[in-house]
Amino acid sequence: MKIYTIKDIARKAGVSVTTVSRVLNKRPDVNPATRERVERVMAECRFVGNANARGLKQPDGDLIAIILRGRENPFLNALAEAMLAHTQGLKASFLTEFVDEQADEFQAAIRLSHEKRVKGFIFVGGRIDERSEVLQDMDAPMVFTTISAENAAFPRAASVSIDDRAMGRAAMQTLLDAGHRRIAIFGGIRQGDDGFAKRYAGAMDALSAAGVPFDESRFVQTRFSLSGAYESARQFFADKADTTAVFAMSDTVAIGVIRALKDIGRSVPEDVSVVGYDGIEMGKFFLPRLTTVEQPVDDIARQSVHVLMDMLEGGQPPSHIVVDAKLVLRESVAPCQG
Amino acid sequence: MKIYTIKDIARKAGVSVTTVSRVLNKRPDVNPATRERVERVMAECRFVGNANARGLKQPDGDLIAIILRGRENPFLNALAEAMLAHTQGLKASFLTEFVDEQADEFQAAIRLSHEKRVKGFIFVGGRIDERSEVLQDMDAPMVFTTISAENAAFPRAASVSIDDRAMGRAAMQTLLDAGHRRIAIFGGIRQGDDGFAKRYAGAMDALSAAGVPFDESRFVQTRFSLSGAYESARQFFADKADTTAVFAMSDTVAIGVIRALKDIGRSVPEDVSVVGYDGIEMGKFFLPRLTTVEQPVDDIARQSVHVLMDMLEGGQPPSHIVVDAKLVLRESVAPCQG
DNA sequence: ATCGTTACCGACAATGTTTCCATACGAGTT
DNA sequence: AACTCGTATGGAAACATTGTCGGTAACGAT
Repeated sequence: MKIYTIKDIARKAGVSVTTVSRVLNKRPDVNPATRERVERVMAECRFVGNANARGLKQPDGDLIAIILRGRENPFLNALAEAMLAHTQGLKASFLTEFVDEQADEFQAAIRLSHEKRVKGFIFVGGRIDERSEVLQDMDAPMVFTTISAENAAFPRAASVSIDDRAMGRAAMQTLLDAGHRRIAIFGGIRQGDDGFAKRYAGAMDALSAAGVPFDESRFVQTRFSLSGAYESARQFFADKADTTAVFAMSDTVAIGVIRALKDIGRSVPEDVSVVGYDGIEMGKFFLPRLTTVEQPVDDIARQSVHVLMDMLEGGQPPSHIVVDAKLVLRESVAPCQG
Repeated sequence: MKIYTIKDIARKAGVSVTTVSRVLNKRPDVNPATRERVERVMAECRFVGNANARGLKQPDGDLIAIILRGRENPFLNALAEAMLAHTQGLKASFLTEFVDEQADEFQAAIRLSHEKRVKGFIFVGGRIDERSEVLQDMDAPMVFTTISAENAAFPRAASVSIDDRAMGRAAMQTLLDAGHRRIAIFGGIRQGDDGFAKRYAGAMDALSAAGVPFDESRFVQTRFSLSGAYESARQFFADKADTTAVFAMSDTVAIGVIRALKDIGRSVPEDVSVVGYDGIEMGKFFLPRLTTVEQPVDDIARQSVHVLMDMLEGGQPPSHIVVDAKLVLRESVAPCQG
């Protein structure tokens, strides 16, 4: 199948490439008859413009990258998809880029800003590394999600997230309300991710408000995958078998933990209660259904793209935007038996 | 942050752009001292070439697109990721493109072949529409996965899949072996997807070999999502409550069905047995663990990219490649009680 | 001293598109 | 008749890079 260029179309229609470009970009200054003729030829040839050549000249619409950390994470994927849904009709174009869990997303950003002249970034599930010199002199606007940039003081950065501290407190509170006292926390401390740190702090708030001391050895740092959580849980419960509840900082981790619990003969929620975080779809289908902190995926997505578009048009970035989340009670938490 | 071009680098290093291009492409004919100097300047400026300009001139390496149907499907995602893992060191570059469930992936392919001069395609989870005229005169090589192109007779198309008929038979056989007779099949008949049709045919093979007649009303056509399967199952079991086993044509569907079963007070596998298909990771963590047909993701991926690379180099396409799959027995199937 | 070879490097064309500037032409104004 | 003006069109430069071709210098061989 022949690939036609704008030049071929021009020749076939008996006009100049300039004119073809004009009808392609729906400019007004072309004779209706000519326009119609050119359009017919384009349709016949199934003409589609070359994106590389167009990108070279960088047209009006800016290019924005959504950078996704990890390809498998269902929550982050849902977030990215929701963002794409909010980009319709905007005068920018979007691309999504995946980076490995352990890769440096800023390297990716810097590469994209050169390679494809990307003008703005949305990081989903990213970190903020304030010492990163590449980040320091990156002048493209950036939006971070699920973490907060309020203390980062980059020139053109904003962030959108739920109030992780409050929701961490709420998650822990439901376990306390159910009478649990020996509670484990499965999370991760990731450099540059204050989301996890805030969830942890919130959990501590609830604990100390209730006068329940936290046994540091019940904090488990785990990989954020089904298998990682499973292994961590097997190991943890071999040691701390008297734990009656778990606050898992992601639903994926919660599921891995529940599977492990089941494998050592404990049932959920009868023997051990579990509360998750994120609100992925699978949580509604798992057995038991997950009690979890549900992130408002659509709100986060909408705010993120709007804030970024604002910044692109020169608007002052609001350093941090908080959206409302809610804790949804399902089946994985029950009153403490022990 | 300034975006440097090859021209800036040339000026700073006191050489011509040609020379810079040469060191960029690691060509041998440049003086080591010059090379070192240019490389230093590039490092200082954090220079990264413009992908658009490079794409315009289209260098030796061809561009290949992996077209993924749906963004959420864990099996297809795993397949795509495995493919990417097998592209390392190949002299082609790859991009992955998502298309909506209900969109036409060939439209996307045709667009990519124009827009980005994509030279080859791998469709993961796609269909084959033989009447598609765009497909007919597409001369770029294509590889289809999870379906078979053996009857399609396109000039440069190949396919890689497991033996769906045999595995459909095996899945049904395990249910028959467990003593089940009133068995439902949850699947989809999709135009151009002979994978589902073959699974169905295989199931029929097993049934008729065992002398068990199939009640057509126990074939349920469902959306391939958790919620779609859930709704279909609720509806189906309200009517056909005496069904003791389900063959679900994907693990996602199996999970939706199990959730529905549980909600109407039936347990799995005690009351109803379920066998899934695909072998997604969640199947190993779900309660109960899924008995399923495990697709050899890595084999399919490897074969797909190798076959495509062969075709790109002018090799004759093997019309269809079959890779071995196995049925893994876990917890969701038990002997029939009724 | 001249030739051929090799290593290294630069000028230039080409890629497909958009944009800026120029041109042609008819209508309306002085 | 000489102008401006607006509409419709084309020519050519520009975007950043690669590949082709030719050129220069150095060097050993004749």
